[in-house]
Amino acid sequence: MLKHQDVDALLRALADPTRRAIVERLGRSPAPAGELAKPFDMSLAAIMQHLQVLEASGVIASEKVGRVRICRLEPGGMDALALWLEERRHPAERKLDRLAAFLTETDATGDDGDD
Amino acid sequence: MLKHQDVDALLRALADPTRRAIVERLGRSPAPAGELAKPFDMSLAAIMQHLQVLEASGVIASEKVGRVRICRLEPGGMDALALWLEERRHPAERKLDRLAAFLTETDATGDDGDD
DNA sequence: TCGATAGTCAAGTGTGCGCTTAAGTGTTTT
DNA sequence: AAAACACTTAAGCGCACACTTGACTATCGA
Repeated sequence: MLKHQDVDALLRALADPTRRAIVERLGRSPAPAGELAKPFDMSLAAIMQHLQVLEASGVIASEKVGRVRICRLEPGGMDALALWLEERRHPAERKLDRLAAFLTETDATGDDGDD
Repeated sequence: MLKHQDVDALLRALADPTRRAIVERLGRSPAPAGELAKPFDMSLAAIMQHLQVLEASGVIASEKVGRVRICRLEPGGMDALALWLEERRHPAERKLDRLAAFLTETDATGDDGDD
């Protein structure tokens, strides 16, 4: 099940341009942390912190091989966000759902479905 | 055309839980700022600032009617984000796209289409 | 074994942002 | 006209977060 907690973590993780750049790099192939750091004018420690945020949100996964940490995109890691987005992008369809429910349950109480 | 500048603004706008709640409320129907503020334990001024961020990112639009500011979801306002997301969720397909382009245009220049 | 490499950990700094209060503007009501 | 209403604007506060430095650990190559 997809919680809005996941969506919050995903949105926060992807709201940073450095982290998005890392995601785009990993979209081409897995890579060690050190190589991910190279394009940025930033310490390795800073990049490691970004990788932690991305991993905690489920966007990437990492695995230590010798002294190297290999990072890769986690398949389906952004699904929760994609689902949330699609639901909010087509709010009108939910109205139709409610209309259909109303038409088939005209004996129900006057509850309009609002929170 | 959809810029990553738009994506940045969208992600930053939606990364806040209060702003996401506003978006969900507007998904049901347009509403004046004052009504949007009611569910929150927060000053009206704070909500207005959130509305500004959402409007600047293109997620919502607003219009002043008398002394009331009516806010509504901007149709397609999240398209740039949805497009960005879908592209990053299926990075493998871009490889196939490039392979297809290579197979059908072997006489073209070496442009790989990145960025 | 020794040095270099790749990453890890902890503590500290600066800044952006979410929020507040308070005063001001324009609009509707009485 | 006066008062109530719905914002609007501006200034300021505090904390989360991006980033740094420096010390430390573990692995690899010579």
